[in-house]
This record gives sequence, C-alpha cells and structure tokens, in this order.
Amino acid sequence: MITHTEENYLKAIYKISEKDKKAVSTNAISEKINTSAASVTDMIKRLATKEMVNYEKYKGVTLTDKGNKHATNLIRKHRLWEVFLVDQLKFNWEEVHDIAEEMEHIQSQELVDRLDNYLGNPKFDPHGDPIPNAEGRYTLRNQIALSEFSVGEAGTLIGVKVHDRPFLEHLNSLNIKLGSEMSLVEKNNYDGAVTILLDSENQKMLSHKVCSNLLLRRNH
Amino acid sequence: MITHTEENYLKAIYKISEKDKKAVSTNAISEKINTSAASVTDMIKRLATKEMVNYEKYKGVTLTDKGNKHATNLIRKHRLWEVFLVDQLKFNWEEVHDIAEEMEHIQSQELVDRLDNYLGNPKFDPHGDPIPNAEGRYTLRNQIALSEFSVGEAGTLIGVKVHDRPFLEHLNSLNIKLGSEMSLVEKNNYDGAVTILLDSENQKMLSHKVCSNLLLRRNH
DNA sequence: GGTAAAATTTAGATAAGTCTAAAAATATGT
DNA sequence: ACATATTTTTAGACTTATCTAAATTTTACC
Ligand SMILES: [Mn+2]
Ligand SMILES: [Mn+2]
Ligand SMILES: [Mn+2]
Ligand SMILES: [Mn+2]
Repeated sequence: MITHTEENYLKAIYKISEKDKKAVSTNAISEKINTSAASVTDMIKRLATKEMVNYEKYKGVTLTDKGNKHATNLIRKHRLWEVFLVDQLKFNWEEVHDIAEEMEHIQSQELVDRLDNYLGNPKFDPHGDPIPNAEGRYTLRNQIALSEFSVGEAGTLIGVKVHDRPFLEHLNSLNIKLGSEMSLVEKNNYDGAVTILLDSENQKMLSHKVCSNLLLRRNH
Repeated sequence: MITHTEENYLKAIYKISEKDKKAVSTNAISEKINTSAASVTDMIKRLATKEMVNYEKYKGVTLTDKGNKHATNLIRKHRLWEVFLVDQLKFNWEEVHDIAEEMEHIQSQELVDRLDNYLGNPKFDPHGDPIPNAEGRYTLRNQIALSEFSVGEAGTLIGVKVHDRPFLEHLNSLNIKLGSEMSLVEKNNYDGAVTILLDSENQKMLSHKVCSNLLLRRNH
C-alpha cells in the first residue's frame, strides 16, 4: 500500500533524476513539490522503509527498482488520461495536466490497461511526451529545440519542453500545435528571436524563450 | 475545500437518509463506512462547522442544502464513471463499483459535464440506478421486486437492489441482466423460491433472496 | 586547511483522521 | 418509574503529513 502523497514524491524523484542521473537532493524535491526540506526528509525515510528509494543521510536519494516501476506506472497513467481527455473529451492541451494529476492515482491496473487499449495504445501524450507501455518501455525520438535550428532548416513540432498554461495558451494564439510544420526564415543574433514560416502559410515572430521550448523533428 | 474522507461521510449520510427520511444516527454511519462511532462523532462535528450537515448532540444528523448538493454530485460522478467503465471499457457490472468509488472524487466539474455528454447523457447506471443531471434531478421509475409478482405476470429487469459482487456474479451465471424479460411460472409458498421463464427461452429456479433483489418493470 | 555559506537533518508542534476505553445521555421493559 | 441496555459522546492516544526553528553536516572558497 502506497499513499497518494507518497506517489507524488516518487514521481517528483523520477522527474528530477530524468534530467540528471545522480542522486536527487532533498532541496530539489522540496522545490519541485513545494514543501519544506524538513518534510521531504521525513517522507524520504518513510519511502526508504517501504523500499521505494535508496537513502543515505546527506547523500540524496535514488529510486529502487520497485520505486522506479511504480513511478513509471504513474507517468503512464498520467499521460494516458491526458490522451483520453484531449482525444475523447475534447479538452485543450493546456487544460488536462491538473485533472490528470488526480486521475493518475486511481489504483486499478486493469483500468489502465483497458484504457490504453481503448485509446489505441498511443505512444505519445498531447504534449508529445512518450507514454510507457505496460512493461514500462517507451519510445525516444530525436528532437531538437527550434532555437538550435539554422536559417533555412524546416521541421515538425513533436513536443514542448514546458507544459504551463500561459505557454500553451500563447502557442494556441499563434496557431502552433503538435504536427505544425515550420521553417526558419530569419534569426536575430542580438536576442535570439526568429521569424518562421508556419505550415507554408504565415510568417510569425517568436521570442528566444518560445523557440527554446519548442521541440521539433527535422524534415528529411 | 472538502476532503476525500469528508466526501465519503456525506455520501454515506445521503444513502442512509434515502431509505429513511429522519435524522441519521451515528451508529448507522459507523456501520456503513466501517469506522468507530467515536470517529463518526468527530467527523460530524467537522462537517457541521463546514455547514454540510445539521447536527444536534445525541439527535443525529441531516444534510444541509449545501451537503445534499455535494452528495448528489458525488452520486452523479460515481454512476457516470460506472457507465463509462461498462459501456466504453467493457468492464462487467460487478467490476465497476470499487473503481468508481475512487473516480467519484476527481474534482473537475468540467470533466463531469463533458463525460456526461460523451456518454450521451445516460439516465441510468449499469445497475439501473438513476443518474442525477447537472441540476441534481433524476428519473424515478415504477419498479417492483420479482418477489412481489404473482404467477403469470411478466416483467423486464430494470434494476438490482444490492450491488455486491457475489450477487451480480450469480446473476451472470444465470444469464440474467438488465433488460432480461421474465415471467413468473410458479411460486413456492413454503420458502418463496420461484420458477421463471427467462427471455421466453429457459426456465430457471430462483431463491426468495434473489427474487427480492431483482427490480422489474411490469410488461404492459 | 579552516571558516563561512549552503544544504540537510533533528526537534518539537499542529491538523486530519482514526482507534479504544470510559462517561454520559437516551431508550426500553417490566 | 426506575433499573438496565443501548447509543452517543468525550478523553486520551496514535499515524500521516505538514510546518518552523535549531542543530548538524557538507561544500565552497580564500
Ligand atoms: Mn501532464
Ligand atoms: Mn503531458
Ligand atoms: Mn456503485
Ligand atoms: Mn451503480
């Protein structure tokens, strides 16, 4: 038995170690889930007795195999529910994260596997993030931030680096979505802002901040 | 803000007062949700400060308008998710209650209303129970237990009085489901067991216990 | 290599939700 | 009507999850 709260910690640890393979610090977790470092220390100890994490005082924490499996399943559930919300219930991509945060805690494994099948075993969620399969394996793709493109190159949007509402709403207003094709027309050396040709139709100006959060697959 | 646990109490109070309109006793709640009477007293006090229930020491508890609305919405969510699980994910009717117990606590109102629409605004759940609409109103039907039928009468199964797994699995093994037609062939006066003709095809023997939990609409 | 800064853990408290045992109030039966 | 049984509440304690403040350990830098 693992609680809702413990699951949130596991997911936080998983997400932090995704970016950087070494042991996760107390502070990093406390920032991620917005709790005091003291609370994190308490919870880490509890997760250690449940054999979900390896913990050594002052040395940070890593997921055990058991903890990693559990976290991966949470990610799987989160992303599958996001697909359900967008594909079936017609929510926008900026609306689904908070709801999926709740739905990922529903226990039934049978439910997850049926949902996966119902949705046609999707490999990516509405933000382009890979969905682990029942065995925990997922697809990694070559993806480059638009900010790394050279003038003249073209690509297709397959993911976004951040998922916050304001960013996604900004993309909506620019009519940029997963699958949008764009080629780099011009790049400003001073502030990194660029001009793109979107879907062979409209020219748009994008700030460096926006470019660096758009993940593309290069066309041919 | 209302917690998961508080919601379970509200639903228990709602369900108990459904059968019997007077104030709900501490003991009745404690039996329903399997907690000590002492814990119930504690929680009732908390719900009273949140203006979800009217509480007078030693006199039992009733839902306020606010509490009743909240409980009705929980029932709505529970039953809509049951419809989703059976109609879309092809679960059997005996498998869905426990999963829906978890799903009913998902907060988003937008989600509930979209789900309702997605499912085609169903009026009844997989057990024949009415689903409150967004305003909390629902349809009541004339339904009679099979045990009240006279020999020769025919009817259609539109609901079940209890929802426990063993009972529903027993009905599965008899091939009895919502929509099944049955006419009363013979009634044993000693133990109330009956013989029915099911879907104009097979004769089946049912105990009094089973009959009293089958709710039918009389044919013409 | 020693001190100051930063990170982490410990100590002590609090709130929610639960329990058992004891006390108090209400209901029941002769 | 009054003694007993039943129901309900109170008292006191425990667990989980959180906090702030203080103590301790690690890291960083001159
Ligand atoms: Mn998300
Ligand atoms: Mn996502
Ligand atoms: Mn149910
Ligand atoms: Mn039901």
